[in-house]
Amino acid sequence: MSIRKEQKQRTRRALLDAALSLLSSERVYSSLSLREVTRAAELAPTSFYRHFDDMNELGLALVEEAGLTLRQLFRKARKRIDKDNDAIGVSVDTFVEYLLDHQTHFRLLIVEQAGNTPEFRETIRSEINNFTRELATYLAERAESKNRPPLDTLNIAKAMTTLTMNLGAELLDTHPKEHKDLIKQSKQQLALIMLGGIFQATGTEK
Amino acid sequence: MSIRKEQKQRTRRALLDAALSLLSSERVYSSLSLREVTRAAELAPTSFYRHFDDMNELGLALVEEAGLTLRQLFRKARKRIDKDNDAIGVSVDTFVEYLLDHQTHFRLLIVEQAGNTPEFRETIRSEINNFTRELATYLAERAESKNRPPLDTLNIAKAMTTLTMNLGAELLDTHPKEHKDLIKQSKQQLALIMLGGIFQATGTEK
DNA sequence: TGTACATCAGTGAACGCGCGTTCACTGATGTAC
DNA sequence: TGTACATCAGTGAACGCGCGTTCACTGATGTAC
Repeated sequence: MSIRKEQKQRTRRALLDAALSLLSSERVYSSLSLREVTRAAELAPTSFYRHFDDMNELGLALVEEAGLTLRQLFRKARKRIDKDNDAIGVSVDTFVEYLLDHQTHFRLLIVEQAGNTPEFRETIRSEINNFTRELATYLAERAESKNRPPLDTLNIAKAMTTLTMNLGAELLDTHPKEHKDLIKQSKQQLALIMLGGIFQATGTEK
Repeated sequence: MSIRKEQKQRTRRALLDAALSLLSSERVYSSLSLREVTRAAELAPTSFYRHFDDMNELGLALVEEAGLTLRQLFRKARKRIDKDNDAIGVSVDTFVEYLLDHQTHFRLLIVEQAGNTPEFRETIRSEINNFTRELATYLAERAESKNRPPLDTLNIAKAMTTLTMNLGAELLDTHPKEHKDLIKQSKQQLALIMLGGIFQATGTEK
């Protein structure tokens, strides 16, 4: 790639990182100003327009990145489960590990999922839906390989995703010393759902 | 009460209502400006300060109101369950009824629970925690009266609240024609948790 | 009941500020020959 | 390889705008006698 293109890409990255760096428990994406982001990236305000039409476009680019993180998380969890058999424990631990490693990405997904514009919410929701669907497929394969009756996997996966995202929101907003309890709670919640699912499927079978 | 005090209270109400009226699927509380709210209330910007120190104080007053709505909802659901026996179905239906009747209050609770300032989030979370605790107490009483083994009621109630609030977020952000399916899904999710809880408690008993 | 004074909810003018966006520019990088 | 021109990422000045907040005000309501 040409020098010029490389430089431009680096500047674009600087803008994305600047925006991420400004996100915190006090700051929501929609409260960031264009000038603030360029200031943090050490650029003139006008340079922004060489890369994005407006803050909305930059935000959606960040959501896409966060979606990528989510897909990596799923692959990692899946590999780990194949070794260890405690699916729920391993999944939640992997989730927490990713959450803490990519706090700003997750903060974006979790916070803007409820707030921001409809377009933003829809984009985030579709990333999370992907996650849910992958999880549902995985649950179905697993049940089959263990010769268990088929579950209502999509709804089970949906409930699990909701509860896990809620755990994420709590962890990002809580002192680390409380994390252990919250994680334990969530694992139990997910276990209840699995149990309920299996119980229901078994009952239906008879 | 004196004429003056009555008038002041009416103006205060007008400010609160103006803020609520500006909340929609496009507008988050933190994006409202003081001038915008006074404009909607047909007051001079400066009049705002006769009632609240800043927008944050007005917002917290609204959250308190919304909390009250939540408590009424619980009482209503409880009464209805005593007549009908489908606890989950009745509870969710009551929730949906309240949600649609008090859209802006619920929007405030659901959206600002993730966004806004830490103070805001904490206030909302404590309102929701109240709800969870009431629900847990109720579940415990119910299990006892039916001579069922004691459940992990607090965690069951927490998971149920999380899933129900998530339903609320989806309903507020979705075309009404999709509501029926979403509600059905949520009822099934709650049923799974109850089933899982009972199954777990029974297993432990042995 | 009437009068004189006090209170105070609501106001209009004014302020300084950060914002998003436009425009014409400049100078390093890229391209053609 | 050297030269002449084109491209275009980043810039500084300038704009108009809505914002939150201050201040001194006014006139209806309340209070004391």
